[in-house]
Amino acid sequence: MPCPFDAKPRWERRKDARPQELLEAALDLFVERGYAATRLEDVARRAGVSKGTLYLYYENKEDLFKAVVRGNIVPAIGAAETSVAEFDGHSADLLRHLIHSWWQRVGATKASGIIKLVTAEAGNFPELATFYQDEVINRGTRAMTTMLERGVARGEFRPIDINLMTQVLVAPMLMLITWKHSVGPCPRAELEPLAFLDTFLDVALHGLLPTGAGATQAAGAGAASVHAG
Amino acid sequence: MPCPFDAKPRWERRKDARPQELLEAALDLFVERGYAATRLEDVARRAGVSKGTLYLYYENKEDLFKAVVRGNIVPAIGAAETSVAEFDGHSADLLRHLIHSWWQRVGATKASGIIKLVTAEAGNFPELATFYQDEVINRGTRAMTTMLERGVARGEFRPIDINLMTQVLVAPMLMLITWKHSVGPCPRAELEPLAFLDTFLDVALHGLLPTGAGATQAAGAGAASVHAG
Amino acid sequence: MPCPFDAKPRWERRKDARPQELLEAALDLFVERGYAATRLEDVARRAGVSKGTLYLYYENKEDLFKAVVRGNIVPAIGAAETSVAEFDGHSADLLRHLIHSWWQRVGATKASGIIKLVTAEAGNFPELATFYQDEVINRGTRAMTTMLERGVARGEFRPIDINLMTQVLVAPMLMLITWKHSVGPCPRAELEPLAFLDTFLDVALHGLLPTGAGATQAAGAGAASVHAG
Amino acid sequence: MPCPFDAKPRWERRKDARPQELLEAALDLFVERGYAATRLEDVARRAGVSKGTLYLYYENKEDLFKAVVRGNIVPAIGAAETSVAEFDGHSADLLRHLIHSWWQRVGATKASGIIKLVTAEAGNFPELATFYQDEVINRGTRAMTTMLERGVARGEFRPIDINLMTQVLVAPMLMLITWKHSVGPCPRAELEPLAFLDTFLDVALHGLLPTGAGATQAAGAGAASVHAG
DNA sequence: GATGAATGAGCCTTCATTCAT
DNA sequence: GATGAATGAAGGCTCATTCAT
Repeated sequence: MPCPFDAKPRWERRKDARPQELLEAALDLFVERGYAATRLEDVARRAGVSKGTLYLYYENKEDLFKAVVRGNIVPAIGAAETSVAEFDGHSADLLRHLIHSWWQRVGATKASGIIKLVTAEAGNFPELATFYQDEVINRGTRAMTTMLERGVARGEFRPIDINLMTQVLVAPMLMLITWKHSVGPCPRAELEPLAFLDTFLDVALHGLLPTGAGATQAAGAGAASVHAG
Repeated sequence: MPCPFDAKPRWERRKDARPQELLEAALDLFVERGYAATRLEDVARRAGVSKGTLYLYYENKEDLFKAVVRGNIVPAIGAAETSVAEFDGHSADLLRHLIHSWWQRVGATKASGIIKLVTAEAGNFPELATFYQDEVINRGTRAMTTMLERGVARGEFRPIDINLMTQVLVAPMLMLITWKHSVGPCPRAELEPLAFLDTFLDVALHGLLPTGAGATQAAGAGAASVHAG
Repeated sequence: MPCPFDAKPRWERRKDARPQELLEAALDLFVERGYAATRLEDVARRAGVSKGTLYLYYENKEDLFKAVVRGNIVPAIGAAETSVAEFDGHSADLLRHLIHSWWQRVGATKASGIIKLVTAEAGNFPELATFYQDEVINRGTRAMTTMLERGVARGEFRPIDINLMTQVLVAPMLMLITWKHSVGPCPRAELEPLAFLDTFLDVALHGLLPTGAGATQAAGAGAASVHAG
Repeated sequence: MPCPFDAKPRWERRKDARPQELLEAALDLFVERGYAATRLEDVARRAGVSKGTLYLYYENKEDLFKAVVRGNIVPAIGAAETSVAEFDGHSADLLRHLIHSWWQRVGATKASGIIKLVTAEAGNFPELATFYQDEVINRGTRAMTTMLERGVARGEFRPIDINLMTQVLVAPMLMLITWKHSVGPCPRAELEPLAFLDTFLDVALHGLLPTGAGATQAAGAGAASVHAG
């Protein structure tokens, strides 16, 4: 319960909330329609303010766009780093966990729209691309790399080329995002994300696990066999 | 007063060459700026003609874009279909061939920019999305599916879930494109495409080939081992 | 350097007055140049605003035109309907009243130019034609028909073919409009509208009134005799 | 049979025919679509020549338009003048003859489209309006006036105001043209031209014939009674 | 701070007109 | 004479941005 002496009049608290409300409205619309097709008037209306007010908080459309990206992507990285640092079991299960929880926290949510948005529009905003590279790609890649190194070090993975394999493992995630936000909505282009990820994991573990150790054997709950069909 | 001998005609008759010149200019600009951000006047100017001339050859922006896709992407799909229909050897080699020649004809060229553009903007241009779905995605998917069916039928692949595996195999191609056109241009984000593809192929073949048949054994020339580092 | 006290704002806030100002400018220009030849920029400029402002009040050219019709023609139709519904005297006088007040409210005003415009250009703008048919022609025709039915029912008119007679009665109004806006402006083509209408009415009533009842006898004030001249 | 020595090579005769072919194509399209909506390229194509060729014969669009009017309207006036000069019977029958043959020769044919066109677009072509006034309106009006004078002089018509009555008599013709080319094509706006004209004639003759002489009695074959219902 | 009326540059598309061949 | 490729000025409409209130 907040101290009543700190209470501010309604309009003033409102003032502080404005940028966040605008950011959320912008997030929704950018994800829904893309950058060029999003009209600032619609953003303002959805945030419950007038068009002019938007310009009190953001210099222009590009500035708003950058703010949306900055505010919505970075926080999603920490959990993966924590998992890798603290995980206890077999590295194959860690890999499965990373992929699955990435899907839960990012892929299946609105945040995925931001990632697609960045890949789509980063080319027109170099500054944004740099920011994204530093704060998202590099950190995410490092978590994946660490996981692979852990697996090799513990003898749970074969001694593969770690950098390349990292990117191989990132591929299906980017793929799912792209699919979901571009061709997915079209008829006849259905893709079951979890089945797709499990199929991929099964394939990948065939390549990662030492010869003789079947992919399915090493897996805990939730591993789908490619033999099913 | 300009020398009269230097006088140039207001324009030059080049009917036969025009469409190709316009197509190339359009490809450049679409890749560089995206669909919505490309102005037809700029396309015309880059092709050395006036705005009106463009409309002598293409009905409208959409028509021009379709022509770009037909000229730069569709032929590669046709080649893949032919390969699948006529290939003679082991299905693993057919898979490698499809992936590698796709990279040569599309991924490594400017045409890849069109694919990225479609994934980025298709949502805002439904008619383009439908066109692309029909002419590129469906045909490409079908070729990949046929290749897998061939492998299973000939006993060269395990009896996997073909639809899911098709999408798994498409993933790295989409991934490379996305990488190349969004984060790729940034420093420290280098990705060696061929090595990436070979790594992926090796992993995938581990999952596809019947147990006991090592991925590397079945491959012809060009197969990279995941052990290489 | 201009006197700072003379400085005018880039624009003036006149939200309430704008629609009417735009409507008047549009009426002038539509009448003067026709529908297709009227440029919205000119309408805006004549109303003292910029092109974009026009679109704050009217969705597009067609919408603007409809508003002009609604503001200048439709009310006259409504008045005729009211007259027919509430009129008390002899039906011949109702007919005279309809014709005369139509002339006062439409024929003699700028609004007549809109009617001419519709007859001239409706063929090229089907949506406008439909709108006009519904809002003006059908309602106007119905009012005239009702008036005739009233006359016949009360024994004031002979039992004529009502649909044909309705069109006969519409003819001179259309005629006057056509005359006024095409050949009328030319020298030596003068036509005194009221005299023309009275002549027509006299002729028409000869055909409408029961035999034995002279046209002039049945008329109240304002009836002109064809014998005069 | 033409003298064989006069025979010209095909292309040269073709050359002479070109203007007429273009005129006919232009007539069709102007009537069908109106002035502004008719594209010169379509006119040229319908005449079987190229766009450039059209400009060899007509300076520009307006020039072509004038030529169409000159070639298609003026000839239709002479017949009426001749009828008035040579008619032998009752003036009421002459009136009926003028109206009916006007309908046959003009109203029911493509030429009516030209009249509508002129009334619709004359305002934008003052020079054309003058020409039309002199060659069509004045001559047509004079014929009608002469007919009325004849009727009055012979005691077949009452001593009406001839100028006004002339215009009353022109009204239904203009009305039919306007109807046919603007609202007529719309559903629910059917108008039977001949019935309309006969209804009008019956009404008019009620006003024209001396008291005591019923309209139908004086009429020859083809007079419709307004009593029919 | 907040508003929203007003602006005007910009884009796609059309078509009368020109002119090298 | 004939052609038709090429031009470029419009015109309808949109929307990011400004600014008087």
